[in-house]
Amino acid sequence: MVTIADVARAAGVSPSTVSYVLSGKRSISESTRRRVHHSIRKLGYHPNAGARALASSRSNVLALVVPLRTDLNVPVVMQFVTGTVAEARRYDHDVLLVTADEGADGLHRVAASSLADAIIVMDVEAAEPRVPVLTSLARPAVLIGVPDDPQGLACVDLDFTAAGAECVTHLADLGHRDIALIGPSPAVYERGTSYAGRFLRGFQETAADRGVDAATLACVPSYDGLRAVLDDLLARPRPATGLVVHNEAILGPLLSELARRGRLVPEDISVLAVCPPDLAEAQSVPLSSVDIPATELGALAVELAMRQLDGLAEPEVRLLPPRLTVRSSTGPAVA
Amino acid sequence: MVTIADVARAAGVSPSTVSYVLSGKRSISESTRRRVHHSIRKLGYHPNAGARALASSRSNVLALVVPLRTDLNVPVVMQFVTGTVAEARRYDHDVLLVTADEGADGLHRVAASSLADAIIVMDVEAAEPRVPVLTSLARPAVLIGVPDDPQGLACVDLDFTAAGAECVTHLADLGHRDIALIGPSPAVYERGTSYAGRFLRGFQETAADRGVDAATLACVPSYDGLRAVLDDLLARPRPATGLVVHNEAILGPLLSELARRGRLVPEDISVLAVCPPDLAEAQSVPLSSVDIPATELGALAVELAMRQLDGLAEPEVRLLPPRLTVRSSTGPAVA
DNA sequence: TTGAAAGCGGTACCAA
DNA sequence: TTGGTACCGCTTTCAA
Repeated sequence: MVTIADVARAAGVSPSTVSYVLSGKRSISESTRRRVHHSIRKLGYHPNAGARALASSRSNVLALVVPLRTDLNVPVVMQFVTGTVAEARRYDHDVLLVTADEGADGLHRVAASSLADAIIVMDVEAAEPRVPVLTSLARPAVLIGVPDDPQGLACVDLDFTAAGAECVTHLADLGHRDIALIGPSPAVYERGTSYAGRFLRGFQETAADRGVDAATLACVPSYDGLRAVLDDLLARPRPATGLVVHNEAILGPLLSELARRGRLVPEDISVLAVCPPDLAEAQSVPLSSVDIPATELGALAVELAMRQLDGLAEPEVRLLPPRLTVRSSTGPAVA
Repeated sequence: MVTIADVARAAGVSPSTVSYVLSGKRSISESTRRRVHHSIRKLGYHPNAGARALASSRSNVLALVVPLRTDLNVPVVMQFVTGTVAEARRYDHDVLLVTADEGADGLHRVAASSLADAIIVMDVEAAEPRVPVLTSLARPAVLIGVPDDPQGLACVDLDFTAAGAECVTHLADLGHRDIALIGPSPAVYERGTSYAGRFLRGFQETAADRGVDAATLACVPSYDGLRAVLDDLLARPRPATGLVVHNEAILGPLLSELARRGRLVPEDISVLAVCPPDLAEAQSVPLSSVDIPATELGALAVELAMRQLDGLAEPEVRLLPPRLTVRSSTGPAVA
């Protein structure tokens, strides 16, 4: 293994000089810098991560806690992950994967062993049990999602309340007087998942404001679950003419089931999705949608973590404004 | 921070004794062990990962290289990941996420810096360009997938050749004389993805053996792509009565499109999928399928990596035999 | 069965 | 602008 001493010897300087060339923490003459860099390349030197972590008390690793739940939309989770990894690399950091099933122990482990410098947590609940653990850790933490009481932790998320409102506004503006929200799985609501509740609230409050009749149903992400919801919805005295779907997994089934029942989208019924844009575009009818900017949120989480590590900023709650893209699935309400 | 010296002092022993209690590398009297463990718990001691890695030249971290391609089935990728992480934890290791877009540099980085002890690589191509890099790394590597020339690297995968054969056998045994393979995206074939070609080969060879007429088509994972494939397939003089689908993303659309065209499954046409069981069960018609044991393969990859790290075993190619589960989507061919 | 101490490969302080 | 070196916390050899 090539060490910093090897490089120093080859370049005719001291190890500390090599270290400073690499870190840029003190000024180096141009000629020295060149000689050192040359030796580094020639020898194929890579600083030993463990030694560096030990000496600097910085591992340059971010821990990312990912959920394993099957009722979450996996592609969206993966987008968070890739957004996080890509941005971490831009800051010369790596990402360590911790699964949520390790619970508080996992957080303690990576923090106390100095495996990771900061922790990013996904799938946050309203009454998030990991908040007290994270605050006790003496390491920066960033939540992707907003608990009811963040206790000073940094949070990033889509402004789901505003997103719910925007969905209602869009349909109401198109003249829909009867709308419905097809939400995530009941399990998601039951465990108080942060985004589900906020979206629901924005949806309901705005519906009330606009005087729109709004049904709300959770939906098990399966054909049977969907059929039950549709049976319920369409049998009502004044069935909804506009559907807001906050459940990525049933978008495809919903469209085929509507087709099967002879309902044209958007002529007979409008469908507005909350999902990543690529998913909205891939459906049989390109769906109008409010974007879930998962990649961007992952990157933003890294940014907030880095700021805290650099001591440049206090933790903050950062909500991204929703963006609604009109495609082919929403239109005026039929008279 | 609590160090091993603090624990040693509290327990009235030397640091080396604490270390040996933890590693189990030499025998310790029961009373000493108890005192040490007690102090560890009382002080909340967690060994510093960097120091440990430096002294032992073992980071207890596995690097996992994940693909970012959108033409792969993301849930399956995620199952590999979770299988890997879970098994790694059982060996007291953590998993560092490296994205494939870093290419060979990423591999060098994690290996040369001793960030990771071993590397697991997903999304392997037949002419896998990372094979020479990995062999040059002087660290164990495990491929999830089998390149044409593994050059002595360890590989784990489903036996896709046998899987292709088994699919044909199942349909032929049911009396189908005209079958078709709806495969992955053309892009997957074009880049020579290892599993796609092997499955195709097993499919075609067995069809020839059984004297079955077998069409094979790649399918862009979208509604349009699927419609094009179905148009082609169903317009043929002797349309297939049995479909083998090696493309998770279009299973849902396929079933709804078949329904739209008035074809009953399995009465008019049999559908046999290659996918994880949960996906097969979640369709509108529970699909007969050959399992993709992604979680198991992830775990197996870890196991092979650990064996190599312990010097217990040479790299090997390990292919899991396919398992076909008959559900409701395959039946006898109509006369 | 246990202890003392020499590293592991960097970082950053103190000098020059 | 650069060099010397103590030290980060743990592992492991050598000795007892």
